[in-house]
Amino acid sequence: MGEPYNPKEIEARWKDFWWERGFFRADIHDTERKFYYLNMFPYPSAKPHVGHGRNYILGDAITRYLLMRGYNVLNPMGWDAFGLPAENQAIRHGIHPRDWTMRNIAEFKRQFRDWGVVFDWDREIATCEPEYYKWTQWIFLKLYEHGLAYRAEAEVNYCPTCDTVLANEQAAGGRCERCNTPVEKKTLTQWFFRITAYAEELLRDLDDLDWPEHVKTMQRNWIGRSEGANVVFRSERGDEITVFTTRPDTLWGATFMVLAPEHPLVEKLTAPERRAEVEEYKRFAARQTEVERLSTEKEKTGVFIGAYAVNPVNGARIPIWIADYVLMTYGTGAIMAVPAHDARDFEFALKFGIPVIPVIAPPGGKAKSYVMAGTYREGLPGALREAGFAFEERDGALYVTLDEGDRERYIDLVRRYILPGSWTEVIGAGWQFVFSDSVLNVGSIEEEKAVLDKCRELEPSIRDKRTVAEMLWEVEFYRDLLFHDQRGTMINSGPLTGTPGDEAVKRTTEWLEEQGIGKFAVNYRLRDWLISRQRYWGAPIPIVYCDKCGIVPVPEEELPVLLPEVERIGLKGLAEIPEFVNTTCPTCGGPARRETDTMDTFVDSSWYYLRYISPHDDDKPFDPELVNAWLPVDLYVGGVEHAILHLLYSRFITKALRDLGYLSFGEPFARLFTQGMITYPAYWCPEHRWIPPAEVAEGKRCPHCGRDLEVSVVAMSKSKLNVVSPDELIERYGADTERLYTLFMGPPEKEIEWSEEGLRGAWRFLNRFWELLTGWIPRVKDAPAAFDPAALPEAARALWAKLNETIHRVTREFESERFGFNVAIAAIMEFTNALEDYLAKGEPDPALLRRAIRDLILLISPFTPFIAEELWSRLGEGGAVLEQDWPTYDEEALKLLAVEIPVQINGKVRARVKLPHDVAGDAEALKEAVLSAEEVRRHLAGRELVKVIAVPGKLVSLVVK
RNA sequence: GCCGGGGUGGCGGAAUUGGCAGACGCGCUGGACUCAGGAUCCAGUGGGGCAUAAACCCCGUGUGGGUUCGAAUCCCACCCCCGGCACCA
Repeated sequence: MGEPYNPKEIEARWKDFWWERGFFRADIHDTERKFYYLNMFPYPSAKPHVGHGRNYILGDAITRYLLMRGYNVLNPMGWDAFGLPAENQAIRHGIHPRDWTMRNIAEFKRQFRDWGVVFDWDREIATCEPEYYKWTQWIFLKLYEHGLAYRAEAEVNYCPTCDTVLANEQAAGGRCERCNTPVEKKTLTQWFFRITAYAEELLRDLDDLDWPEHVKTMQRNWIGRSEGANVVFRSERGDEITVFTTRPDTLWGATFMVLAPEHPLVEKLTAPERRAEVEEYKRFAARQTEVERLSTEKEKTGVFIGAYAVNPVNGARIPIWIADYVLMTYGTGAIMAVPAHDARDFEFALKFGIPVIPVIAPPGGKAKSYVMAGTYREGLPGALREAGFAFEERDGALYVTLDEGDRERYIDLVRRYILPGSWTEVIGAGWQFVFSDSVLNVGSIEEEKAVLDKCRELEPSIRDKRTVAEMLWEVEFYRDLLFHDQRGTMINSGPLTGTPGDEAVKRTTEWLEEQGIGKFAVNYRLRDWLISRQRYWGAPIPIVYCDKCGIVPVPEEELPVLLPEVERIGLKGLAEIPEFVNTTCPTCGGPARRETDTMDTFVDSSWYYLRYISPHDDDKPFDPELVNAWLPVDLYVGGVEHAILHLLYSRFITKALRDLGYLSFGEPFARLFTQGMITYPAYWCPEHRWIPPAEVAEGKRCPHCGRDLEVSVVAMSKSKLNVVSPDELIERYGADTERLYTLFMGPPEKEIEWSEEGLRGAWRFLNRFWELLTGWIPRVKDAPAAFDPAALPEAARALWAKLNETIHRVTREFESERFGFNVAIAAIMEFTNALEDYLAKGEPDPALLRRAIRDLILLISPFTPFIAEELWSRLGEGGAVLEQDWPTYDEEALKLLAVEIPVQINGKVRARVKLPHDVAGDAEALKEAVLSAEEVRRHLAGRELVKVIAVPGKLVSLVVK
């Protein structure tokens, strides 16, 4: 009865309407009802696909809702336009990166328009424009002025594929974030931002952010705060070697020291006879890629440098080693090694024959003793049994497990049975060796040696064993007790012996401070942000090197330092353009050279949200008053892949600018929502590489060679040829269908697979919706607006109640944490179904129907704005959808309806009773009504009613016997 | 290994946060229209029992236990999956 749905025609009509009518232009001076909504701006690479759409469609829906709620919404868009892909294109095809980028930007903008996704285009920015990067350079200068940008020689990550250095964050796991190539280490002089100065604040402020927990956790892990102590050891010659440890309570168990191979003292301390080997090892360590070095699978390596250190707590003389498992970049680049209580040190000590001294009692209070066959006199098993010890006897050997408290009693007993020339051990809180003539403890390096010597003397077969630990390791039974890294009571620890595990670290730290040999210390995993990039397509670092004046910042009034226009970009970027490099010194006017590195593109994107406030201001990066009024961003939406990089850098820049006096807030994004990616099958043929899904026939074979294809469902990407283009789909079904399906697919924070069938479901719904509404609108256009819900017939009252419930459910999703528009749309579908049923039953109430249609159009409008705008214009109320108030929910409406109350009998639903709202809402009346209902009485016949629980409006639960 | 998030039909997922499990959609099955349909429309669809049907009953939210009149939801133990980090002292 309605018209056929023709989205092409409808969408063409409204495509430019919303922007032209100015609904999306924020009034920047009105901050009373402001709402700053922000999508992460894209890197404009090639054409957008339906996966990109998810982000922007979600934002557009939220923005439209907020506008109808009367907010002054700022929802700007811009382009993260500097970057490697553009430059690589340029090098390969001779296109200027700007041209390539601009072409892609145009493509994105066209796509947004087709999608009906509107932004405040007056505020568009592109980071590659001089009017933008002038201020990126300005920020660099400000940081430099305040010591937050500095140049230093450091070991850095270098990606041979991208031909540039990378920040730690961009080389996580030893691989280039962009191309996955293993990074190499190089020692270079580069520019850094001192993000570590903000480590503590970056960590602490996370607590108050309304961000997803997993993102906060990732940042916490990345910052990696740990508390402990710095302890000063000395070499035998007196050189101070400071170590950082999180376990000062294990200090008495240090049996060696390890320095990072690059540690400056290595040179000085290495004994002449060890030098060749040490140099060799240093070369070996430097040669490894980060991936190799970080591999935990790898066996420990290292060399002794021929020098000894003195443990300040007990004067023990311990050897100094170098090993690549100690990193120069963390802590002090040197560690004390406590093999008894650190897994890495244990592995190292076992391999290199270094003693292990237990200094922390293992939790659990159990000890073990293995008594070898033939080492004891007859009668021991019986004596043990009689004394109540638990043990197993296998092939004449005894495996005793005892409580720590029984240690003394056990030793007294077993000692009487041990044959001269033999021994047994008690392994637990401390290791004790029980000989027939003595009991020896392994509580220090000397004691360890004494025990070992004695055992080796008594038992020739173990003369190859270098340490007690190595000897004990042979006994499978003991293995789980030789090493542990838990907290426990301190043992063998001089004055602190006996300190319980829960205060051990604190008490030891205090003691160290009293003794003046150590200090409480905090360390972070976070390292300074390396921002230099040896590339062309980025913002030039505004620095000049003068032989006379040294490092000279480019004066503010000379900004921007423009990228030179060149015919063709070479592999060496700016360094191979003499016109750029050669300049004059701003200070002395003499000849000078420009810095040829450009900044990491993450610098560009670390402040763009500030620039939207005054995007075209040529005098300052942002208006201080407005920026403080509009920020922090109220809602920031983007992919979780930026959880560390972009989001951490932005937080740092915001805090730095605040401390420099430019901002009054310290966090840029008050609330963050991360949406999941859209995935699609990608097909891989070992010979023909990626195969577009459209070419893959039944059976998943390669169309070229017939080979079986490898299928993986992954995020859409151009390189894997598994993108779904919005163009064809909009051509066929219209943008509203894509929008509706995109939001209906599932909860937006979750990753989800695109499905053509699912899309058609949205298409079917919109057809039905369109036909229903266009059929009825002409008949209700002139119906009265006002009506009395209470006076409606029952079916109409039910529809009225359902409408109000629907408004409530849709509104709730906009106001919720999760933006569950899948549920909101389901509610709209449900109501549409209910409306169809109602209309099928007979003559509708015209006023109610008009109201239902009206609200329905408004409710669906954020999701499918085209169809909504078209239907609205036909309803004849005038104005545009975005000028209407969002429908409100009437609590009273539901009360007009009879309520169906489920009745549980012994926990199972046995009946349903329909009752008027006021009866169901009153506990007493409800109880009475239910108990007198026919179907309930049937179930109660002949049984004793024990208890009645009546929950008003919900249910009644009966307990019977 | 550590941290974070999860396990609900064939699938994506709902369930007003302790109150009718499986909304809505996809898929599937049957039917209608049709030369045809991978288009559209209608009906059915958690598993099982009973079975002509209505009705009724049992089981069921990863597993085992607990709290409660009542548990997908709360507590305890365990299993599995996903994501992040991982020689950071």
